[in-house]
Amino acid sequence: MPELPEVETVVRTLAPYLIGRTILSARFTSRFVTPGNRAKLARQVAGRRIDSVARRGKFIVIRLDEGALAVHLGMTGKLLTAGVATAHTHGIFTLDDGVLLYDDPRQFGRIEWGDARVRKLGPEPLEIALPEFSRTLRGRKTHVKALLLNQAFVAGLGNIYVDEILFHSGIHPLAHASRLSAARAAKLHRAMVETLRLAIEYRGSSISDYVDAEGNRGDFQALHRVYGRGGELCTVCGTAIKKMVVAGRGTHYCSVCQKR
DNA sequence: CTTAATGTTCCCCA
DNA sequence: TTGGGGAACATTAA
Repeated sequence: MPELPEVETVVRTLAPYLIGRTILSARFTSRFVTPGNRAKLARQVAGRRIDSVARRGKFIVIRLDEGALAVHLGMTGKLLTAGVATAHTHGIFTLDDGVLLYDDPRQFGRIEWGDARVRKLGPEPLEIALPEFSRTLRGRKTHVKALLLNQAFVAGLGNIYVDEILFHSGIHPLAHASRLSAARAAKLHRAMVETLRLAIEYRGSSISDYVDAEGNRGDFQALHRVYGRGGELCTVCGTAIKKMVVAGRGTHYCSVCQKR
């Protein structure tokens, strides 16, 4: 569910609701979402005031008056400001005014104390400048799809947006990162920035279950050119969109518009 | 019944 | 040391 545009939308809907609130108590019920001592984590957050809510890569960083929480939504995680707990609710925060629920059927998401993992992320794709971006591309031996998915290279891209960005760049997912020309690297950088900005404007992609913190779906899926369109026709050249497995992920591309 | 799904990590091998 | 492939994690929907 959640790549950079979706997490950004969650943060924007969450921040006004959470900032200034105090967490009265919390309860965690999943040994996957909250590995380690869940009762201890609940004690750590109890009584803390929420100072800020921000996105870093695909993480939501909730800074408290003492310490911080890092939330990763995995594939099916949701942070909701309203609703009732279900069998898939694995985190319940009772606030001085309201409640915050963490729902996650597949439990690939994580709620962690501190920002240790956040500090290991690469630069933000909307902030990295072209020279640095090109330099990093040149130093890598892998194909572009795997590199763009690598959170230590740029933080926040996932399977949907990598496929869409590569389509808009005219670059084949298996193209070697180190062999891209300066012009193609610049095109990739521009497509990354433009695609992410537009997707944020459309409040993310709701493919199956993504919703923001208020339960609203995004609209960017209507603008997808390749992701989820295997077998359908390319909107530019009319060729059937192909689907293959790259870097262990379903990868959608146009074999005519995207060159290796 | 089988397959794939918006993610990450770990293990094995080259 | 780097990087690719595959499996694992848990659940649902097609």
